Amino acid sequence: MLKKERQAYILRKVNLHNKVLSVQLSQEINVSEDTIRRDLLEMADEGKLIKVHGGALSHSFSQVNFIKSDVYSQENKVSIAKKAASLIQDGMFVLTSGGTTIMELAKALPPGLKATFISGSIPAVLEYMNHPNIDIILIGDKVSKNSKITIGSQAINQIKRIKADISFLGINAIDLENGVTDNDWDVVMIKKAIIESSQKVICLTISEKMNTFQPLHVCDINQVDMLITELDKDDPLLRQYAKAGIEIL
Amino acid sequence: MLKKERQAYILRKVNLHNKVLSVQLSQEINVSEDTIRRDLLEMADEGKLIKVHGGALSHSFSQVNFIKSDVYSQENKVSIAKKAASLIQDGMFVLTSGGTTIMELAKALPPGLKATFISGSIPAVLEYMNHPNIDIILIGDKVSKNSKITIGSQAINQIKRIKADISFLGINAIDLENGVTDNDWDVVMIKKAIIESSQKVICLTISEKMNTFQPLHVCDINQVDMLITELDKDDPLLRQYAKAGIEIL
DNA sequence: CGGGAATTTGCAGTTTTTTGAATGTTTTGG
DNA sequence: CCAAAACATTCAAAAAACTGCAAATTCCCG
Repeated sequence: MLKKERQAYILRKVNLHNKVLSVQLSQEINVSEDTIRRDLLEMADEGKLIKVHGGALSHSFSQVNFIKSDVYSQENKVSIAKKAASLIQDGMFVLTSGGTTIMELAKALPPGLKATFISGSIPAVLEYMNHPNIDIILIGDKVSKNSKITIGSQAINQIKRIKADISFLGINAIDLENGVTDNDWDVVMIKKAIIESSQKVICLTISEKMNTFQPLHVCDINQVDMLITELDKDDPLLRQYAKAGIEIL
Repeated sequence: MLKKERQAYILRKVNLHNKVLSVQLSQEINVSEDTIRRDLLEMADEGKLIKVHGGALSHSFSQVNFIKSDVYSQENKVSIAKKAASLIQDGMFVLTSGGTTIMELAKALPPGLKATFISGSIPAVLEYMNHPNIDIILIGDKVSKNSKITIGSQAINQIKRIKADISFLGINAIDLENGVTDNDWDVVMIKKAIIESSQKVICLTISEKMNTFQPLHVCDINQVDMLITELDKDDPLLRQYAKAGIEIL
């Protein structure tokens, strides 16, 4: 494996998972830990990641203090949120999952919008409450402290009783072969229910997460009606998704 | 978990919740208290938070929150919350309403407590999420922006399906003649359901609200099992309530 | 194509960092 | 004033980082 190739691999992994461990990488790529360490140091010098004892972290992971580094991913999510918000019209019933991208959407809603939002995400609901003209339906059940959404069969049943006009999913991984994938069983179940219960499924993700996959299957690519990323509509990365029949925004 | 990762986690939590406890963090992240303490000291040196005995506070807390309005009533509510928290034992199912007094209760819960809390109050649930050993069931339905709890028939049905060991109601008015009264129809419905679904009903209120009444009837005085105020157990104000068969704490 | 320079990589020994535990001291709240 | 909780201090083991060096690889230029 070439050095550049290895570094590209590391960088992708850092951006995707927000952290990498030196030991783990050295086993994965089959090089010595020293080599990994030197790679990480080099890339840290180039500003591509943040070196820490034991591995490295992505910029977005790092702190609010380093506003500069955080803005990148944040800005992307804001631009995604703006596009997504433009799809919502007065009177609509909108189902949303949780996650940081959805939070940006919640913040980006135009103040005049009169719609009904349905969600099991506690932070998202808090955000929706700030909007004067929005009605909120909260999906109840056991609260997952990890993802801060409600999970479980009750929640799924409640979602299934709804027929929403549109749903927004913040997704963790998507590729053409595996479709939308994730890594938390309970969250996957909720997302499946959301997809079933809405007429139009919109997936939101930053482009870094495209063409990656995780262990659990959420839905096939053909169940996704629209994909919103921070990229321009005719970015080459998106072309193959458009060909697969997904609308791009 | 990497050190920096851990510190980032702590910092997020401090900024979100304005305070962290060392014990709680060490249980949550599964490291020794010494490690947490060293982290907090380090971050305090960097000016990211304020170290205090037992944990740490956010900067915004020390500045903004201290100047905040009524420390008097706050103190009373804290003392009420402490009494209330002492009633909760491991393994219990606890139903709670919303309101500021309940929020204090949520903050006052001992970190080691292992119980299941059921509530439709969004701020309360947020608070419960900070406790590592507490399971949370969120009651879903329409969200009332006013009271920040879920209201409606769905919520009531969900509550009715529960048989809780104990319930805590933050109440707005109580007197001997009218019992517990309130002024929001939807909230009253929820409180009625809570009372029906729990074996023991505990009412929390600051003494100012005693011997006052509001238009809507929540429950009669004989349905209240215990009354907790900031007053001493044998305060004359409480005597007549004790005579009416209510336990006083 | 060839040989020397530059780069990359792994290794061994040493140093630093991190963490948990042990000990004694201070703070806290009743 | 007392007991429990939190703290500071010190020590030791383990993990990771650094250092220097030599072998392997790649690159470059004639």
